[in-house]
Amino acid sequence: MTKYKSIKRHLGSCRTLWQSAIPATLTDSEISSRVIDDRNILRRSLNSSKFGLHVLDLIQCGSLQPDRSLYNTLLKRCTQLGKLKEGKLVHFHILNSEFKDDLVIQNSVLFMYARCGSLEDARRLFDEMPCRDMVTWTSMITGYAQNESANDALVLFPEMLREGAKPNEFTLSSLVKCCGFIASYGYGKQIHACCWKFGCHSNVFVGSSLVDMYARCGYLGEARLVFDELGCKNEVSWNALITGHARKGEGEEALAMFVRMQREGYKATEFTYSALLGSCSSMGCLEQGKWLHAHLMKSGKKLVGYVGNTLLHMYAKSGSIWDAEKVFGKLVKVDIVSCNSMLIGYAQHGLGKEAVQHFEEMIRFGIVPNDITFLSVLTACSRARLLEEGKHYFGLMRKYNIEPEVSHYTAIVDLLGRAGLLDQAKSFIERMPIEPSVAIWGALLGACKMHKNTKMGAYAAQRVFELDPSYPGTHTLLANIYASVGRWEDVAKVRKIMKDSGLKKEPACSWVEIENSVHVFVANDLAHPQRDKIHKLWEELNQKIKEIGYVPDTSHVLLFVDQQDKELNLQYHSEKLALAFALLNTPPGSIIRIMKNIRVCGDCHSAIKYVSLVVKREIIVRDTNRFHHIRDGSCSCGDYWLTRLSILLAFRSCTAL
DNA sequence: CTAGGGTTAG
Repeated sequence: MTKYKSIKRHLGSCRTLWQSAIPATLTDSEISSRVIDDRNILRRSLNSSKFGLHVLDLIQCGSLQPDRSLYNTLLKRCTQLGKLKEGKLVHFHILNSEFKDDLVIQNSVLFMYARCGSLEDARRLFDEMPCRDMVTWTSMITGYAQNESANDALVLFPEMLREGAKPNEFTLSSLVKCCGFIASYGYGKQIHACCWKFGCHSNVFVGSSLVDMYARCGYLGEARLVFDELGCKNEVSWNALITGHARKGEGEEALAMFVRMQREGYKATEFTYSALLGSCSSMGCLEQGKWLHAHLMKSGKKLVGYVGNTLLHMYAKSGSIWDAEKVFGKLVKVDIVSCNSMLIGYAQHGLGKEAVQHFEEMIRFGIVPNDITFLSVLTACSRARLLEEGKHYFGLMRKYNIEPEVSHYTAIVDLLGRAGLLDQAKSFIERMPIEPSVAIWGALLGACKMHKNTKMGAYAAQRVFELDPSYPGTHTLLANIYASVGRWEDVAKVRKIMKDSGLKKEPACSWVEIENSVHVFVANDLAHPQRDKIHKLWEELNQKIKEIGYVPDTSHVLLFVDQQDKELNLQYHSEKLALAFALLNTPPGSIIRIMKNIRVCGDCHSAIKYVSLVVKREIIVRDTNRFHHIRDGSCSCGDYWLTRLSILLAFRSCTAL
């Protein structure tokens, strides 16, 4: 409550500041009282006011005959402000003036249309123009590039060359951007060659977009090469490279470049911080994120726009939801993204009440919720078993004219199912106006598992199985199931399907951040330097947790092995290795944070709960679904989760495989 | 008259 009040107050003072900062502009009457063709005054007025509508009025009523330069200024203003309607009006006037065949004016009109998002108008004009120069072509290409129509821009380029127009650095940087957008390394290299041919390769704009293009195509090495050869660099060039590394999950390289950037005298911008913080959130690097936060504050930057939101997201995604709240309170401007990030954070931490409160406050604050907002709040409600609230918000979607998508329906099935209303959940699925998805049946199955309803569970499991022909994990597991009952022909069939469709199973891994470096583990990791210590620790822990009640759950292992081997297999799941490593390398009493790229395994979850009792530590596990805050032997998730494995196990147990 | 880099769920 209070945080919103303080923001409102803050915004209030900003507004008055902003108003007083506007230079005095001419009013309509002031303009009329002056000599009408004092065009300098008009132009100044045009540039300093929000939009020179009064100037437009004067043209409309015929009391002003603009010259070429005033038309251009008007068009430029329309372009800058994205005023399509006004721009069209100006175009209309131009068509009735002596400048209708003026190439420069036509180019400005074309670009105005393109920049205002009306590519049809731009293209119509482009096609009708009797003669086109390089700027015409460039404006059209740029227009396509900025409106995400990369292919349209790229096909225009050969036509341009055929007509004998020579591209310049403006044309080429736009084209390079297009190649990056569609991540086409092939086209990218060809355009790169053109940059050399037309002597634009050393231009900063072209160079920066080349760096970005290669990075987007996944060729960081070539991006680096172009970057190093770039004689004239600026912040954007650095950011393109840093963002490239960050996007690819190469946080360490990104950070190294960040350090180098500053050593070489370039100032980090909001873009730089956003990219780095973004990579911290996906990796869950809280310590590095905090360091960047401090760095950001020291640089004197305000938490505006993207940076603020990425910082907030970093804390939420790294498991520090209360720090995220603090950042939220310090944002200069709260928008839908900040609110959604908070809601998603609450949902992932199972904080239903906080999510509901946050939702209500954002509505009061006047922020219009979108589909993500509703999905987040519904998820939060279902996880916290806030049945009535969840139903209420689902109904509220209609009022905001948001058509529920399959994900929203899934959340409701989950909500009803967790509350034990299995029949309601089932009939809800049957009454749904859209086709139920795998996730929907999965949610019902999860609920059946939770409330031990085997009959409906079998039904749901079959639906899941029918609808999920393409998921890589399904095939691997299915092959395992067939193998375990000796149906080798079926195994071969599944393997063939996998091979034909090029499906690959992503290896499961876990990681921890210790003293600014990330340590990654895969199951049965044999290569780690501390391997022996880790295994020894687990031997001890296993003994201790078994004494206080831990029973290894071997049902999750689908291999042809005897009981002892199964236990051995479980023991070295990646999250367990990461935990042992963290226990060995962190000070006593500190919170341990483990990240995992798939959902945490049921046996490991149980083992970690017992370990939290033995070692008296708080352990936070972030998997792809949510945060597990494990302390004193219990977990914030309330032991509810559903893995693909358990779906298939349910399926196997209820069919005669 | 024309150009390059960024956040949000499952």
